[in-house]
Amino acid sequence: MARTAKPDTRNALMEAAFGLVRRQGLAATSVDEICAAAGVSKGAFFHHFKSKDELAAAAAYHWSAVTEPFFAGAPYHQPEDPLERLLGYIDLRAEMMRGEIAEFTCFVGTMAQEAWATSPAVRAGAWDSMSRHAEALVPDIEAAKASRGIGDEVDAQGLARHTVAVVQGAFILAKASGDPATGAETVRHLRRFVELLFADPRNLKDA
Amino acid sequence: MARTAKPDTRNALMEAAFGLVRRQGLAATSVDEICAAAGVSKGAFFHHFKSKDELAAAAAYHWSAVTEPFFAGAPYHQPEDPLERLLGYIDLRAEMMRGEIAEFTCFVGTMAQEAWATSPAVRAGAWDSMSRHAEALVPDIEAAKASRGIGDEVDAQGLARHTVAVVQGAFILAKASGDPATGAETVRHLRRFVELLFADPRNLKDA
DNA sequence: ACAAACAAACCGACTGGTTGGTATGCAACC
DNA sequence: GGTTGCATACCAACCAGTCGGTTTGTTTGT
Repeated sequence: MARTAKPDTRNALMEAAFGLVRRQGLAATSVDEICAAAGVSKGAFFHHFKSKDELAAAAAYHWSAVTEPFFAGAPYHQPEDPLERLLGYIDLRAEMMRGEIAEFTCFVGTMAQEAWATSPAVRAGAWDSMSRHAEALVPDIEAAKASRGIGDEVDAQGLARHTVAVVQGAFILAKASGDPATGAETVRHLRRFVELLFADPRNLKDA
Repeated sequence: MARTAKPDTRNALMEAAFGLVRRQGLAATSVDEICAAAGVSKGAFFHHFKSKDELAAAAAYHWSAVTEPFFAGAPYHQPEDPLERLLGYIDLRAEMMRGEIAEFTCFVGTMAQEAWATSPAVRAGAWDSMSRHAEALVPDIEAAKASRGIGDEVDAQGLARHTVAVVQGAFILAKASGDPATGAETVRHLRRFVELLFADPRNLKDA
């Protein structure tokens, strides 16, 4: 038991940061606030993290560790048709956009927006989380291409990254408009794009 | 000459904020920094703005005032075919994504991400700027629908907002990946979506 | 034509509170 | 008995915002 000691406090700090940063942003969230939300002292914070920046970077990876099981266990994986699975993922993203904005928006996307230039570690952690999330879509996209006889006209990785980008853009519209529905609407446009892409005969292999 | 006195200092402060906020975010940018960048004193700042928050909100509207003429004067308006104009706009957005990230990303998008919950005035200003920008695309989309015989399957305002969302999402991917090309790639996916949307016979009026 | 009166633009030192980070101490547990 | 996990007290730097005073420009009275 070397590394599996008692990550309770450490995780509590990172997860407290999730909520606060999604609501206020990274710079506007103080270490004291994070400690209070996690119910621990400042000494504990700096025992586990060298700096606020290091907490933010570590939390980016922890964000992946929390969200990956959620998406991996979601029911959209059940259909046999890979295209239906992909569309199921997109529908899930749209459905998630309701209720409190701070509860469905992206922790790493928020941090990337603020800290991309000032904190290389945070930027790297955020990009790791986003590109990993995109990569998880690639197998279904490849399988959907194969099942529909689609050729190189459709790039699986590019489409996966576009999907992530649309979701991030949807979050910004939801925040700016103050209405989650504005975000959901843009995700439904993405669904239509994917439908069209896989239905268009010009994308077939033998074209 | 009542109101046309000398908005030099005021504009200098707002435009200094453009650069600093795009690089560091709003909360991480101090009033002193903005003053230094604008070459004016702190006294001047608080003479023109009651608070940092008020500057941010005013700058959101000023952002529209600066970007609107730029897009209004861009050459993508020249083609007679409205669909070509729309695609020309999208191509321009993709082409703009090169060089320094802080120089092509969106001031109001960055602020909306941080301040949507903490500053109603900034949120409102950012949304005004974004929705106004989207609205400017609507006439071309409507005209393109008419010229292609497209019916209610395509909602002009929804597509315009989706376009804005994709651009915002592209900025986030560019920032997170550290590579402007990642952003440009996602905008090219948007182009393809628009092409497919207007080429699909299922969207015709008489369907 | 000139100056007194007024107001808007601006300066920079100052303040009270907050910030990220440190130093020290202590209790539990291998 | 020393390392790990955490708490408290503390600090220098920095923050947004204030305030008394100066400069500059415009209006008005004569």
